[in-house]
Amino acid sequence: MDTGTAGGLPRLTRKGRATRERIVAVAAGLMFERGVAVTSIDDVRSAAEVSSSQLYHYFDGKRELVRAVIAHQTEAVLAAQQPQLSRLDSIEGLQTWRDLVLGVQAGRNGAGGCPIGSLAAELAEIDPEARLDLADGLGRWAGAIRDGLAAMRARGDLDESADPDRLAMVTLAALQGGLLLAQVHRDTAPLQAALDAAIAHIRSFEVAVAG
Amino acid sequence: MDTGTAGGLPRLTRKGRATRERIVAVAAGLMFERGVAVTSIDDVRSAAEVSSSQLYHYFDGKRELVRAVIAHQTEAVLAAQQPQLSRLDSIEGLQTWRDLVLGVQAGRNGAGGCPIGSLAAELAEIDPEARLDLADGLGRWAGAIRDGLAAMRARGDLDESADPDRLAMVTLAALQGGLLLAQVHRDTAPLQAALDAAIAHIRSFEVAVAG
DNA sequence: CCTGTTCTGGATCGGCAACTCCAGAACAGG
DNA sequence: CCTGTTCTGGAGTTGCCGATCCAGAACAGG
Repeated sequence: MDTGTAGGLPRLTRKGRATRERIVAVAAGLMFERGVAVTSIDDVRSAAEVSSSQLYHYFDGKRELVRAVIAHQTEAVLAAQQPQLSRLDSIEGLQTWRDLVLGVQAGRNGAGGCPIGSLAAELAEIDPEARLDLADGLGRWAGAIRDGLAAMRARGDLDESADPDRLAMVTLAALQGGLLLAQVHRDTAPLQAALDAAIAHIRSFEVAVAG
Repeated sequence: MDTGTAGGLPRLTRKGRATRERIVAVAAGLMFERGVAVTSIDDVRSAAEVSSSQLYHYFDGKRELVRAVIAHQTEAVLAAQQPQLSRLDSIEGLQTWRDLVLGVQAGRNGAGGCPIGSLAAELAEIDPEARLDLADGLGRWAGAIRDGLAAMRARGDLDESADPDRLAMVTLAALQGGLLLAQVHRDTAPLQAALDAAIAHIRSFEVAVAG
């Protein structure tokens, strides 16, 4: 794992890494709850219990910090779903994943949206580099879904005409759109409907089981 | 149409209404391009070519202005899609609507997202009243879609088991999620995939035509 | 016209946000 | 231990942002 700054790594001490991690984690939390723009450096500073100079010791400025948060959230989301994502190669696996996502969101009463999607909506138009990072993160997410679907197809569970890349995009879009509607309505029903529809759509490519 | 402030309307002159409209329209444009938080009152002020006092003459503050922008964008989106939305009661109608949405987004090279959805993502967690306005706006949008689907079902084109409310939510979620992915990837392919999947899902409830 | 209201220009204020700076403490590696 | 680097505390600077204020122009309705 890298220290953060590409290439010219400034050699972090064990303690240094811990502090840096703490700052990023705290910043990620605040920015998820309230948004990037509304979260000031000073909010992060006091919540992480670090001094102003520490923040600027580890990050060139707010933009750098935000990019670190993007990386952090990407890893967090993928890590949290890894068990379920790696077993996405069956309809049951999809259902389990659906239940997981839905459960997390229900626990928040629908609030909060997607840790990556929210950042994407806020940053895509105003920070080109952040947009690329987010595109990459969402791409990895879609990739994980696609792998499962590709396995299903290779095994013969899905028809040849099923395009794993496309279906993964559709599923991720359903998730993101469902989360947004759930967030606005403070109700997980839209998310549930969207995910179930996505799975139903995948099932429409199922090959009739012989036996 | 109301002047904006609920109830105690402060009697706007013809010119006053024009100025107010101009401010809202300009603010809506800027906030769509860059986001609410990044758009300062002064940005709006200079872009709309009004003085600071005018802004505060028509709006109590930035929050009020934002809420006016939400109302403005809701009307704008519904008005722009009205012709197609009112003919959403057939598969062809859905296709036409899909083509419209996709065309608009392609014209922007995928950038920009949804005028309502972007606001929703940015404001849902930090402005409860704005969230309700946005829920209402998205609700009206979903309602328009549902009406078309309900008409299809009543006519017998869709199976009894098709739930228009649910399908409308699914379609709107697909649209929002597709727009977000399109925005991040600067590519309309995800939006196209999502919308086509939503329509395919609706078609799965189609009743076989006799003749 | 006259009169009260609405509309407009522009200066101004307080506060906060991002960022800088420097001196000293903690630390790693020899 | 010694030495150079990393890490930390906290005061300070600059600029912008939302909001206010007041005086005067434009206007509506009689």
